Amino acid sequence: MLNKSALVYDDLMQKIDQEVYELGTYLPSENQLCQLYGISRETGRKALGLLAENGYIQKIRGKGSLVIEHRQYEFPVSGIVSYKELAQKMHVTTENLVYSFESPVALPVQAFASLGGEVKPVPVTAIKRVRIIDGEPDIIDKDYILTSVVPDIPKRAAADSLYAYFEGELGLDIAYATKEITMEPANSEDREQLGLDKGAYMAVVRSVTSLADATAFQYTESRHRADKFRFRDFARRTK
Amino acid sequence: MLNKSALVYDDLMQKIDQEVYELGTYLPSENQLCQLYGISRETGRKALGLLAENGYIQKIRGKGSLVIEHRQYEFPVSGIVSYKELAQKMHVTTENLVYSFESPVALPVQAFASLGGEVKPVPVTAIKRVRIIDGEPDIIDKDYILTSVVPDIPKRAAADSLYAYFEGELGLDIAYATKEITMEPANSEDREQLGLDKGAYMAVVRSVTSLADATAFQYTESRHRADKFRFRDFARRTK
DNA sequence: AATATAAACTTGTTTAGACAAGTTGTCAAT
DNA sequence: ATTGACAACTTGTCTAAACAAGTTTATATT
Repeated sequence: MLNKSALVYDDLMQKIDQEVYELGTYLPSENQLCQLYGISRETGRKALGLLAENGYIQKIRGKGSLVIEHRQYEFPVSGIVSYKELAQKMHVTTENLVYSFESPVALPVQAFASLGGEVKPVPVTAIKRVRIIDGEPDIIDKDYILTSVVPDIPKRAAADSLYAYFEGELGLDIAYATKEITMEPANSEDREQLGLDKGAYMAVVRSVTSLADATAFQYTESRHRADKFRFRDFARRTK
Repeated sequence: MLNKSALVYDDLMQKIDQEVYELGTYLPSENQLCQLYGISRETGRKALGLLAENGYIQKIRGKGSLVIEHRQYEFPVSGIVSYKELAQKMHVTTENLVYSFESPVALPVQAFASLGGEVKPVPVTAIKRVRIIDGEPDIIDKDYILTSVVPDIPKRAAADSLYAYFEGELGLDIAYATKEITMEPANSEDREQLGLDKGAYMAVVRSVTSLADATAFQYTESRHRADKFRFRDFARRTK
């Protein structure tokens, strides 16, 4: 059972997606939302604030909440969304080929190093996967998960969805991630796994994922074929 | 004069940056903030919510607001930040070379086309600039600004900062932007302006910027040398 | 007809209070 | 020494109310 503002957010978001509220029109006013959902104004405003933040609406003082053009669901970088979740929303067929699985193994992972100290080897589960999208291998994912947080990862979880295992089965509360995108020449592993020529480029997304108690527990290096990579973002100007 | 919650946000943010509140420690509790700033709890919570959203803190129920590692200021993609603003925060020397300026000119810009209709030529100001960072030309920016919104752009504004001109002098209220990052081979214009070899790759950021009344008025194509490009992002998991 | 005014809407900000729920330390009973 | 209950903290959610400020419409005045 979610809270009221989240329920209102979901409902409005769905109705925008289904064009019950069409692009270029206004949502019901805040007072109308109070009556429609039986909530207080601040609760409705919390839902509207989330919609604005995520690019569904633009609030205009004195007028209302205007439905604006919204980015379609895009590929695997925007926000924290698991592969499986994305594939479902995008209606593409994806396969997941685990070609390396080591557990436990001690590796010096920069992301898990304490501040200022040197990078010591820590026990992790190391997983390497190739993502096959519509029959074509496009992405290599290398995951390093702290053994101290997740002692054991069944191989079926790696082949299916790590996030579903962490959240659904272990009850971990995944809160946030920092990501960095760079462009780098393909290495021999890239070329081998994805069948690329020499001189090919890769979009590399490195990310550190943390739980609600702020412990960083997962480091991921996601290497995308440059010609297939696309990242979309919605940003608001802060003053 | 900003509102109270924004003032509290700014103050806390600065104190985190200056390590008055250190990484790994907790901010004053919400009730303490009420007393410290003479505000109500909800006002303080609004400031804390913004800090959490922007990756400064992690709120932990029952414990407090933990200061977490925050991305340093990064390259010109995250959020809507003007070049000049970024250069100042990053302490790098930047130059701005305007090598093409056409106004007004009728161009068919996809971003300004009405929904579903064909792409008709519209009057815009077209500006092409090379960004020179620490003495090296790294980025080409191509801007197309709707003449119907901004009738006239002085050349000094293009050489200095378009944002400063739009916001400071014209009083435009810039609200949000959608961005798309792709990787593409360098074209002849890229190679010529930036002095690149054949086979070089570019990170291309295409963005559409809109005002507070939701009118899209600026389309920008920003082409970065691949080896200099870096994009950092902070994302929260939504449930 | 044109203009100014006022009323009725809209969103933006802030307050004070209540209750729920997670965390921590104290203190008493075992 | 261990356990259990409780109190005192923390954040999370929600409400009702007030006032400010921008937009629109209707009305009265000129």
